[in-house]
Amino acid sequence: MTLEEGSRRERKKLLTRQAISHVATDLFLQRGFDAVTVVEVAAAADVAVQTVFNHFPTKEDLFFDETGWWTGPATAVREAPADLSVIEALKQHYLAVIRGRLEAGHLATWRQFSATIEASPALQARRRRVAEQMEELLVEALQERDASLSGLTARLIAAQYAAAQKVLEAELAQLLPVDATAEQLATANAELERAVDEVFAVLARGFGKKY
Amino acid sequence: MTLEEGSRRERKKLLTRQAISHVATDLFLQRGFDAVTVVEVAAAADVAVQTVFNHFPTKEDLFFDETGWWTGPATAVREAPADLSVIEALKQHYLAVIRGRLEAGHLATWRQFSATIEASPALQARRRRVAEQMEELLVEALQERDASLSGLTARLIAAQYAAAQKVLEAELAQLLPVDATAEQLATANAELERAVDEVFAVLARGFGKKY
DNA sequence: CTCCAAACATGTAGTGACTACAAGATTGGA
DNA sequence: TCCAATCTTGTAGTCACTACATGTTTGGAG
Repeated sequence: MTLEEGSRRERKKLLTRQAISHVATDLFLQRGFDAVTVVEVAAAADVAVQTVFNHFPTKEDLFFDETGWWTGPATAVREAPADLSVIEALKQHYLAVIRGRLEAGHLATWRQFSATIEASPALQARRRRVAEQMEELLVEALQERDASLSGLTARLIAAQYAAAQKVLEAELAQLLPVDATAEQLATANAELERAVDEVFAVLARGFGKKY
Repeated sequence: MTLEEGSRRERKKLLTRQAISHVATDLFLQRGFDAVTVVEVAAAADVAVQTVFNHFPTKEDLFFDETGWWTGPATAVREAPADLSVIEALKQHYLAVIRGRLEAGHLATWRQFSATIEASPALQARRRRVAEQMEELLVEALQERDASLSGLTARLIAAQYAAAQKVLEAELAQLLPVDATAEQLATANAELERAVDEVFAVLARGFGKKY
């Protein structure tokens, strides 16, 4: 739903919801998730505390309110052409995601979000949960695409992709220091694509006898 | 530390700690983690609420108080003979763990613990965190065993093992219904070992061009 | 044996997320 | 115009957890 649709009541509701979310995100990024109380958020948004909980079941939901990125891999699999392997489709999807993230405007924002999560145990816990949901959605998509897939194999592919994503996120964070220059960014970009190749190659061909 | 070691003070401290943990575990298994309050635990153990928190930083720690199984994979890698591949060592370790779990006495207990976790969001969150710690320990062990291993590869192996373990746990839970007979247990055992073979084969050789 | 300081247990008072619930205020539609 | 659904609000409470002050036990020094 956007701000143009719906009845006046619905529009107003969406408006206060967005106001709360916006104000909350600002506060969290500025002062850290754990240092901001829900009472403060409510006061800053000029609503009652109850109103906050009417729109967001938990404090964490105030932070993870953006578009559901966790549906990405599942839809990528669903929309992939039939002749493309699932692993390859997932790889392409992941590459697209990080390329979007590395665009000039998005990088700083993403770093800020990332740092805020890293500083808060509660947000880290929530991120783990979201990753698990992403995995479950991926399992469904995989079985929908190929009904002959055993539950075990589907879950294994999904878990492997989740593992790959996690490792690559760590690599990404390491490759991109907070004060990265444009030139560092270029090399980081190249190195990251190499890392993506390496990781997805392991998914396709395994570790072999080496390890 | 055991009950025979240490000064009287240390023995007493350990005693109350164990009393609290024992009472708490009983209550959690009976009535579910979320339905039991810390106040109740303290009352049942006949100590002050503060005393509970003196011994256990969080309520979840009352449940996850057993011997740290999460160090298993790391020590398995550390103690594996040099000529055994890491993947194979981890596979053997996992097999040993589930064989121990399938032994007559342990199975029912494990199922009870498992069901209690499944029924509590808080415990599930904690399990995810513990799995992450296990992964981190495994990364260290891997790099200790082979200093030439890149951080990326080490993290990838650890994440892949964690993924395998997770998938196999799900399979195990599915293969062993609550009211499993002895005969079902035998077939489940066989099927499970097949699943373990399959999953670790993927780690070694990948998904190939099939997926 | 005495006595002190450290370690452990306890009680009180509070914070912060979250729920239940009852009672306004607004709005869509009959 | 007016009712009922919806949204918002305020109050009171629960529960995990912390800070802190006080009481109690214990190991060890003299």
